[in-house]
Amino acid sequence: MEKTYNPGSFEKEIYKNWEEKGYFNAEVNTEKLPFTIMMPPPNITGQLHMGHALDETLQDILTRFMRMNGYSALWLPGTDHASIATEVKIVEQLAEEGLTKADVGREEFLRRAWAWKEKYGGRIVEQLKCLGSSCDWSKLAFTMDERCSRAVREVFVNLYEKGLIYRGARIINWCPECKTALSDAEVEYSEEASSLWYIKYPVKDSDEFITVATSRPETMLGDTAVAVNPKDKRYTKFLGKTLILPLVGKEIPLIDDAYVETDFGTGAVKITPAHDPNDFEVGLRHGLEVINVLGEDGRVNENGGKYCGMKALDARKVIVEELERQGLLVKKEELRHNVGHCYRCHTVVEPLVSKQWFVKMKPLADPAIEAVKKKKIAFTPQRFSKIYYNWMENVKDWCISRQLWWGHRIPVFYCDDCGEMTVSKTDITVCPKCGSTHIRQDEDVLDTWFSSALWPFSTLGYPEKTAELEYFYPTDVLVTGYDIIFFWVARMIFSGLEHMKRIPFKDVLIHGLVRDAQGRKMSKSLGNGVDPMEIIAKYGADTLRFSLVNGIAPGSDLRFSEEKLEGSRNFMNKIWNASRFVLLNAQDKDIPDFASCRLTVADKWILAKLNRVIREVTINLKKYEMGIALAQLYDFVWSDFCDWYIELTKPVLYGDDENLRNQTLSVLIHVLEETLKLLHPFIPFVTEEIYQNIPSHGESLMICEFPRFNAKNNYPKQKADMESVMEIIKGIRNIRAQVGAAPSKKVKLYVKTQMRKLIKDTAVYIEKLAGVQEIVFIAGKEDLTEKTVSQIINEFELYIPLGELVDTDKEIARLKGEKERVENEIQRANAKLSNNGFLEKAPKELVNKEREKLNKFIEMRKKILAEIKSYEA
RNA sequence: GGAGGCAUAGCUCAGUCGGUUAGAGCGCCUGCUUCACAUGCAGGAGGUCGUAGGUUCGAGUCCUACUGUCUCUACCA
Repeated sequence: MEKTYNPGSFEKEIYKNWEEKGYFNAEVNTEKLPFTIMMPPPNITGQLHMGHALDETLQDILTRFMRMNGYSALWLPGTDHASIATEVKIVEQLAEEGLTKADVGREEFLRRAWAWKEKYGGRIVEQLKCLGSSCDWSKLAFTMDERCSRAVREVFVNLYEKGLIYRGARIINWCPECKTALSDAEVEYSEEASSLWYIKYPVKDSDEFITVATSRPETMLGDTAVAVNPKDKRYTKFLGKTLILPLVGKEIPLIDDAYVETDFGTGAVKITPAHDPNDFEVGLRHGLEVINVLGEDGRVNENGGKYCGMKALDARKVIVEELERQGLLVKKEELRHNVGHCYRCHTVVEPLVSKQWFVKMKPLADPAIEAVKKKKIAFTPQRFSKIYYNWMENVKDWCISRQLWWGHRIPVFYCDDCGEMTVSKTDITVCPKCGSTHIRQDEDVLDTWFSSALWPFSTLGYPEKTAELEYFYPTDVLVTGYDIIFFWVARMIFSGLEHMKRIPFKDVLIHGLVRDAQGRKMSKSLGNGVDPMEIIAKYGADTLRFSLVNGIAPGSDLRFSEEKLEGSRNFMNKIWNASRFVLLNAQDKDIPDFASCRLTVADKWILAKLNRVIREVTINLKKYEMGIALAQLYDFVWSDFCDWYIELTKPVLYGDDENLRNQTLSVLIHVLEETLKLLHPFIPFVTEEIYQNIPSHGESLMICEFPRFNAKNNYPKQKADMESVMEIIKGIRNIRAQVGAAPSKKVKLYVKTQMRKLIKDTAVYIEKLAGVQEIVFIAGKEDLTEKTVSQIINEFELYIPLGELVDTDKEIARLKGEKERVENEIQRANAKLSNNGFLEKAPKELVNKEREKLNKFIEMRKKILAEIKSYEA
């Protein structure tokens, strides 16, 4: 083994070996229980980013843990066709050649898209492998592969036949850049500076005006009413009157609707049903005409009269100028308001009325809410269920058609001759009604999330009742960030319930966002993103995984920094070197079976600590507390195993009792092996590499059984004894540091105690670890003639002759400090114990503990006081 | 407008069922090239747990209000 941890030299090799051995593949096996995780499919356009790295690492930890626990653990990977995102890429690619979609046509466009997918879609798969992901690549899925496409068609047709999918003209969000409809979830709002224009609308046959306030003057071309609140007295006298729409000259009614707020603007709102979702609703209530004035290219259309062809913003300028000329513009105010943007290209979206396909949500949402309310599905942390309810309870119908080419084409066919519309699972070429062959398939494709919603069962073969679907569905846990609860989690839940009649997963583990060192979101525009692949190249995958997981709490964001990486790397190096220590010492030795070893008090102590950490890690992993589990392992490895146990074994390993030495080596190897198993789900590469260096190792750590807690290994007596000895060692070190004794200076130690056997048994440890030359038992301080420094550790009184290093004044000051501390404790304990409420209501155990503590401190005070007296004498 | 999170050491954060003397990493100070590791070892300093009330024998932990801060959601034109 090399002297320092060097992940570059083994990670690739190890992964290749695991893959070749087929360890990742999960089979239907009735002897075993299934454990299933569906990987949230990354976009084929995407490169691995820190968010993925965290998400995948958490899934890998759970999968490896359950696999080692004997489950048939399936982690099913896949990629998403990412309709809009990919289409944008292909359009860009065409643009570079001076071409447009229209130039090449649908067929060629799709050919290019598939070619693009073949070329780049695998990139992220390779990156996932570098991270160590133990997913079953033999089941790699793609949202547009045959399996998934069949499921999409099945679901579409079923929903249509149940009346849950319909086609209609509704107001939708339109991205003028992507030239497609978007669902509500695909619009992102951000506050922007804008203006509020106050415009006079003349009242017909009078010289009065109603002034309306609007942030979008250009849409006035499509106004079909002005609305006021029915309770607004200012306008009561105008109700029922007709207004003249300026510039257009059209007559429009003044209506009343409770939606209008009296205290914003003028209390009068122009109603443009075609370009505002609220106005659309008002229009429906009042039977208003819907006039589209903005086209899908973001320009004013033929309904806009002379403004036709202008871009919306240009039209706004011209219209405002003209209103001003006509004296109809009252004023312009600054206004900050939220503007919707396309989540893919960030263009401002235009609400407009358009004929689209929708999923009726209410009947699907209700059971999906029930499933979470009845705890069939549990969110971790729980609070995210509130976010889920909030959305589900207010969800509107889902616009699923997109005016794109890359995606699942809507399985609806129109007959050009008789106009018949056929919704079909398979392509049709003949009209079932008139027999015509003039059949056209709907031009549009489905929202990407329509296919992702089916992911937990489409990947397992649905609609066929495959053995895999039967065995692995419902899945166990879905791991994802809170940013896609609406997009994806919610939709999988209602889809699973609707089509499988069963929940898609039992648990949803929500993790936070990976932020930069300053706590900012990593983003392309800020340029503060960190490429996981660069980190892997520099530090190794284990270090990256460790940095992302150590100490995190479910649902909370985490900061990612170079310092953290270095700390993690140092931990890898620590494990590496601890292992090197064990293995170098064990070389060419005749190591006895661990089971046959006679254990020392130090051995039992580390085994007890190991047993404890086994329990903690297991419990925490089952609670999805990966951060706590790993932090506990870190502490165990660094503090217990390295700082203490390895140091404790040194006098034995370098001593001359060969038998004892070999037994100790056996314990060291045992603890190391168990520790590697515990760590393996978190940092698979370095643990496997070390494991392969252990003599008589098994085939692979991946297929080892995860360590099990065993109450027999708690050794409470030896654990407490050893901890006392450790306290003694720390106490001596403390004194040495305080008086400034050189590390090379060996000291004599006088001990007064009832527990001489323990000290005798552990003398080698005290000598080696505290720089003690000789231990002498005394009956009392009066036996001492030398000048000493003392330390009271529980039932041990320690005296160290330090000659000229002893500064009596300093000693007295130190002891007085000790005295004060102990007296504070006595006071605290006394206060508690003289409180009747505490004595009566607190658990007996606690009261007893407090009493013991009090006695201990009183005892200590007595000794300290005696010490002080002896110095002052 | 609605909902939620967070506030603990200089910094970043843990703190599980309300119950030891409130912890870690980094940083800081002191000393160590001790035969696994200076990517290290030993010792140390550093806290009124945001503020004010309340519940309780007991509150960092539960409740209420407030302050600060972040996020989601809605879209009053």
